[in-house]
Amino acid sequence: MGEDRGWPEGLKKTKPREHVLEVLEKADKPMSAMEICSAIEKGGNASWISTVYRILELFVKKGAVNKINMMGNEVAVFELNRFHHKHYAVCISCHKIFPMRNCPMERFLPSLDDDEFHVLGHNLEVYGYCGRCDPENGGEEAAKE
Amino acid sequence: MGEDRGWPEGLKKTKPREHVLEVLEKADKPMSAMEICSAIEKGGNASWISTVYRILELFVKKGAVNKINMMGNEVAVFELNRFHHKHYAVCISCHKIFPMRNCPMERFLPSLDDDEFHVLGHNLEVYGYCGRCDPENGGEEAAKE
DNA sequence: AAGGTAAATGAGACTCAATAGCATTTATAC
DNA sequence: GTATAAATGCTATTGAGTCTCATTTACCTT
Repeated sequence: MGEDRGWPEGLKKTKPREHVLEVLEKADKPMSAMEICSAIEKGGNASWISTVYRILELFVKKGAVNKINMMGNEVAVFELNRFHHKHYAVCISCHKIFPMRNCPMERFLPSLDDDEFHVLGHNLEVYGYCGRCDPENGGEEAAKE
Repeated sequence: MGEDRGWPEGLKKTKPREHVLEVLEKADKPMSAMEICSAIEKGGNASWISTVYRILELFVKKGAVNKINMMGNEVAVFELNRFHHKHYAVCISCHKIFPMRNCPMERFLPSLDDDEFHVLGHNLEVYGYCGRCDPENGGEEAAKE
């Protein structure tokens, strides 16, 4: 039936799943389940939070979506897996998320007490002040903190 | 009054705070608020979860304790800040936590779209299979997954 | 050492992200 | 088209973490 390029292998194609994927494809930043739900509704379609969670869980399991838990941000966010290895920096004042262009793990071998440990991957998050919030930068947003 | 070596600067010394600190000092791994609460009760003292949370929050703010949010582990864990920069590897099968001896960020400069971003710190977590759980190692624990 | 006071705690209610349950609907195989 | 296993709609529940407020406590002052 063509056109299902990008559809995760071996998954039934249902309306809610298509909606979630569509929203994530258009997203320019990781989104929470609630945000995804709202975006679908804003697009004129019904959406239920529990269904969104179920779909996201499935997509994550299939590797089509990445789940990200930024510290200080109590809710999990999700992004399409575009298969670029990627990390984010988060502003501790405004909580905005900035993608990083490089990764420190490229040429690094962790040293563990358990030397049998089989490393499969890593998560990294950098935190600090973004340009607008940096107090040393006169960032007015920083006053909130 | 001597003896308050290691007590966080400028904090009233109360029973509950002493208990929390004591538990964290003895801990050989990061602990959840609930685990800390149980440990105090096991020591024969009363302990309330809301108080433990309040104390931990305060200690974190004062820099005496680190809060760690490992992915896949839904609860936050806390450890005494021993002022060694440290990261952990977590087993995706048994969820045990292994301290890492080195850090990839030592000689690394993140490259961000916002080049005004002021980096203050980072969190890193490595995941994989520990020696006991590694399927390629005949790890029987891996069957659970 | 006693008293005053601001801060901390005890105890429980509450919030809200995330999950579980179950009746109904829907996608795909036949 | 029909069967049927899976997905969804929708509600209720869970559980980590927070909030509230009356009571208690640490510690400063005298």
